[in-house]
Amino acid sequence: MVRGQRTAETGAERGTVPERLLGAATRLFAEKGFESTSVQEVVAAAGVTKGAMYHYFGSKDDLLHEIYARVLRMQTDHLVEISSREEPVAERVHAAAADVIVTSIANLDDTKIFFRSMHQLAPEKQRSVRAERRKYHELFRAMIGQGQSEGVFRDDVPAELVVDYFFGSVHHLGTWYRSQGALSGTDVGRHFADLLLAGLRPGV
Amino acid sequence: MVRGQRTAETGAERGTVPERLLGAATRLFAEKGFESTSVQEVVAAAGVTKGAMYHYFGSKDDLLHEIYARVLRMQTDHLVEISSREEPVAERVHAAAADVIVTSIANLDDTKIFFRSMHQLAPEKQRSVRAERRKYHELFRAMIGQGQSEGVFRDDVPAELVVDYFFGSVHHLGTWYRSQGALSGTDVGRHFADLLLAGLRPGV
Amino acid sequence: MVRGQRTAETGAERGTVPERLLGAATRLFAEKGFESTSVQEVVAAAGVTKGAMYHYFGSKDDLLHEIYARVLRMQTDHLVEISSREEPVAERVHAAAADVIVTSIANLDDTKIFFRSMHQLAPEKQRSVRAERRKYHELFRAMIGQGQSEGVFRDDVPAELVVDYFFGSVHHLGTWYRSQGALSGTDVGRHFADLLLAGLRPGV
Amino acid sequence: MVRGQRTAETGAERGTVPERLLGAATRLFAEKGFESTSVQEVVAAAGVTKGAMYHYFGSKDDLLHEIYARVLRMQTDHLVEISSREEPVAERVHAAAADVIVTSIANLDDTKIFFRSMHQLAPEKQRSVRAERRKYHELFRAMIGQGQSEGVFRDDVPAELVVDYFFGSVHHLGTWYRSQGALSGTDVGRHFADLLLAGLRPGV
DNA sequence: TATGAATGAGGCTTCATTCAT
DNA sequence: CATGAATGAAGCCTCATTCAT
Repeated sequence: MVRGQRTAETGAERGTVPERLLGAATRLFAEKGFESTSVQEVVAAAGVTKGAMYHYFGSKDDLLHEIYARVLRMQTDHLVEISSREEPVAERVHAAAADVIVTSIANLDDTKIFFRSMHQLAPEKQRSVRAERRKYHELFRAMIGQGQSEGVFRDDVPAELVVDYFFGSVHHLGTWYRSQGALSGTDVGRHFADLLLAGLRPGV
Repeated sequence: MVRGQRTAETGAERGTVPERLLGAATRLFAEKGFESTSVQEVVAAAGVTKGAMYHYFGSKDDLLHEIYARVLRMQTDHLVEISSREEPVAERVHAAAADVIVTSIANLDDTKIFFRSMHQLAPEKQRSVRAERRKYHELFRAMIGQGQSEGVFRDDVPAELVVDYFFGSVHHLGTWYRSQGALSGTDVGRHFADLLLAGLRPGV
Repeated sequence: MVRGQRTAETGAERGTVPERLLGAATRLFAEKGFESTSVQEVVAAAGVTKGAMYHYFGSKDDLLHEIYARVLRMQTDHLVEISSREEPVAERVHAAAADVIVTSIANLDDTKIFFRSMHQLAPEKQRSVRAERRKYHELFRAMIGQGQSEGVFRDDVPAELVVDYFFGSVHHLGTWYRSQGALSGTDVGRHFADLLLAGLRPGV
Repeated sequence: MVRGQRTAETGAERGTVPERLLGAATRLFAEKGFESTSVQEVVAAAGVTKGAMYHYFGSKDDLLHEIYARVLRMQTDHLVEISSREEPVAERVHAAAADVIVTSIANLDDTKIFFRSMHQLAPEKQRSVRAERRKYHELFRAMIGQGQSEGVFRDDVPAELVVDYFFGSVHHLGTWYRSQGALSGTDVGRHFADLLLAGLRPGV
């Protein structure tokens, strides 16, 4: 009955209980979808009991929310740093676009879950995630807008729409990207950022 | 207890039973997700009994599969027609890109369901949908490839990746597009096709 | 797997499914209390599956509510009949008081449940039961009031309070009455009605 | 992390830990019922941790038992004092009847719990409470019996039954009495004692 | 064709209690 | 004395599907 927090009885026993739970949940939600993964499966994969899970997370929903918060935090931090660099706006947009692709691929499970299961969140948690996401979106849009004001980017397409256009490719990564494929995350990031920037060059 | 198939007892009673079921299912799956919608809710919304549903569809899964088949059929038909036009490849790609956006917006519920719930389909049905989808994808990729061979498009980005890049924006439409917004489906289609084509112009 | 609705595989298999469920629930709720009786125990005692129970009753709460409705209906019917008789008010009050005791003893399980578990009902159902109960209460109070107006009953005690006073003994029956005891329901009814009526005689 | 037993960090922090626990439990059990109140809620309301509760009380059941013991002790003390007064038996019965009403109203939460949740107690504790209750009951019955022997009370109703009759009104108080109402505990006590005594006057 | 009662497995969550610290 | 993480059993309920009529 001894169950230390760091023993390695099964392969899953690494880190603290909440960490193990989040890890297992991320893997399973990405693999089978949130609704098709039972709490039982999550706790089994984490090598923990159901009671322990409900000690740390209020609900299955909470687990999902926590996964979202983690990704959002990281990506927003990156964007804040990039957008405040002392560089021409085109370079910052290119860096930001490449970064969101690279980090999304590095955390592909989170990305899959993010776009596939957000609508399953309880309304109030959904609102909080959306608000956080909007902040990210807004920072990106502002850079596009600046480029348009400076005449570096074409301005016949609303900046808002450019963001929706580009974030589709982020959204989509989970559908097609395979880590065993020929392209690394950095490759994809560079190509996609190139396609975006080229698309934004002022017209013929 | 007599209940004709075409009477109009409730607002939901339009069309044949299978049509009503597909309509109700589409609306509900888009609104609440496939897993969170019960068969009971679907048949109630369609003004039909459970027995009737199982008479026409083998399972809940079948309903989802049928919805997919419907969209895929339509979009593939469009693409076949466009790609076989006697026009410069750049124009055909532009038309195809705009068309997939326009039809996806016109059938936004189907689009939401398509990208959000495909992983819930039974494996064998999932394979059949993917195969069909690959055909569409392939047709599109071939046009890009042709443009690259002709020197009309840049060729430093794999054609395959261009398709993955662009189809992200289709995927994403269900997340942000609102029919009450300022932009019509045609507007968005044109803008997105423009951004794609500009992105494909051979390098500086 | 054959399970007819009227076969007698176990002792519990008599009557329709809802009847069997209500019967089992009444017995168990009275014996162990509502909160301490599991749905599993109820369906097992009724010889039915959980699914069947939820086909007929929306929740465990509903089962309780249905039991209440049954008793209330019966007792209100009785009171309506008695209070409309062409008899002196004192006789009608005596008859009503004796009747509520007799019927409460005849349905002692319902009586126990009624007073012990009503507060466990969902608020809205609780309101509906209380409203129904108030009607009964009101009819009784009106008879007391009439007796006071006619000078047949003392009027130094509010009629309302007399009802609260007397219904305590009904409430209490489930706590002490045992059917194996010396007194029949009719005996108790007569004695209690006598005590009430004597208590109401105009003062010394 | 230092948390003194008598500091006033929250409103709930009054008295010793066991007192606070009993106070919180009484309030909550009366409000929501014993089974519907979790130990977690009790300790939270008392501003104490679970470990602390299990330090002072062996179980949740113990808490309930302690509440019972408290009321019983007080009411028995009162009755012993009253029944041993040097007064005519009718006056003593009147005083005892009024007193049990007054003290039950003064401790309405305990009264509610007493009659509503006793059946949830573990069997052996239930027996101990019942035995104590029987003593009270017996003292009261003896006074009635004495009055009947002396010819002061009617004797066509068993003394035992008179007690069951009257204690119903005590039982019932928790159901209808509201402290904001027009009647004080003393008012109700007087009225109920009057009704009882009048009911006991020797027959016409 | 269509009904709707019934199944039975499984889902999420709660909770009293224990125990190492 | 006191903590609070963890247990494990049990609770209520949902649901896709079947089948006798």
